[in-house]
Amino acid sequence: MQAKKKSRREREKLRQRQAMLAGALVLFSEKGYHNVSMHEIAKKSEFAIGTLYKFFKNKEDLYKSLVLEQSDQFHETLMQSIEEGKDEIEKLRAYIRAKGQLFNDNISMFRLYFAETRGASFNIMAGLDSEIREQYDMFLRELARIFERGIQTGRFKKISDPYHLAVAIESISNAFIFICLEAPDKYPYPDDPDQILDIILKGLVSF
Amino acid sequence: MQAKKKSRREREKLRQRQAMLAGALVLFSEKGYHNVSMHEIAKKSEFAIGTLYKFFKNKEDLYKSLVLEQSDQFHETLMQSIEEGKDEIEKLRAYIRAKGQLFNDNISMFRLYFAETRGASFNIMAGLDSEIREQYDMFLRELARIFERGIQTGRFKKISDPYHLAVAIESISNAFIFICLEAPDKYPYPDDPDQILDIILKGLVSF
DNA sequence: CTATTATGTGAACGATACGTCACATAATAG
DNA sequence: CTATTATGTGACGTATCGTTCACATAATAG
Repeated sequence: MQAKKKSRREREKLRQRQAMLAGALVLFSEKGYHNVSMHEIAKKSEFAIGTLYKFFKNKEDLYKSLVLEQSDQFHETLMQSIEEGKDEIEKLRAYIRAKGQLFNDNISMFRLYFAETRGASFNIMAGLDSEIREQYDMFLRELARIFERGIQTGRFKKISDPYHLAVAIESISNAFIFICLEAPDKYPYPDDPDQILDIILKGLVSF
Repeated sequence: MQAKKKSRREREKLRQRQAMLAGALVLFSEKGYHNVSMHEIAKKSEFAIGTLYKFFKNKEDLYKSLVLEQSDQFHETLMQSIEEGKDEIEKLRAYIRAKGQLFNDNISMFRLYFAETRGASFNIMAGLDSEIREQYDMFLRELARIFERGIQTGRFKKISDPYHLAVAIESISNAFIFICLEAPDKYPYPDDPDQILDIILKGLVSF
């Protein structure tokens, strides 16, 4: 890394850029892309409009930068989490825990992340969408590999295609976050990851 | 019902209204609320702008009407489906099948439905959001009741809170639709509902 | 066939918001 | 301290879009 190699000026620039993106993140996650104007972002981050346009060539560029950078960070954290546990179940637990932690730490980011990975951003910017979806799918395949290994080692029963299992656990944990977003008191994101995992891990039917 | 009681004029009006909403549905589901102009909707449905405004007091009203009516229809179909099966598992199967059918029949509607039930519509129109969410939650509670009954009768093991199980099965089937939307050839929505149900019904862990 | 009412039309208006650019201000160099 | 360069500013141009309304057209009644 060359973090220290940057001049004072360059560090200052980066700080400003971060401030702009931070302001934009709050606004976008609260109101959505189309309900936020560049003037608003400028005001929120305490810069003049012109200055915003010195850093980002237009609104779309700003938005893309924001979403991509946040998404990268998000993706990296989750990828690290599934390398932690020593066996398959521990990996899944670490993943569920990391996701909950991430959620608590940065709700704004989560809203945006969902808005981009799940539909509803339509083809506002198809290019960005595909980049993020690819990253998302890469993670899903990584999750699938955990299930695959578990099945190979005989730890798991082969109740379904590993990729489908990955999709399932991803969507279930997302769903827990959703219902938590709406009623945190009634449905908090569980501390114990097994509360989520058991839905898949334990069979429901009696015999 | 008073379907036949309507005059020719009234039926014609309804037809026109349907045409407007149909055009709007296609556009909104393809491009999202903010990327569709009233002029576009007018052109697509072959009416003059002014005529649109004779039927809907503004863009938001048109959108709300569309989403609410589509959502009602969607909700009703799913509610009916879970009354079909005679036991709990049959009910779940009927639900998964009905959802797949609905998905195939009307993809535009599904995109909109997701956009509204899942986050990311932000507070574009908070009022609409809450109406649909309530309906959505009502359905979830109905699903939960199936699990509850299954647990009471001893057919199901109590591996998790019934509501959580409902959320889980809902989100898993949604996820199957999502991945199918992106790659229908690679991941088609399964004909056999058990391919989805088994993820929850059969336990994954070997012992 | 004429009068009256209902329905349909699209040019025009006002508001909003993106993006520019001529200028102001601050930093740096000589 | 002055000159030069780099950075920051925000009023303004331009375009789009939601919405209106005066008018045209068609339907209905007398």
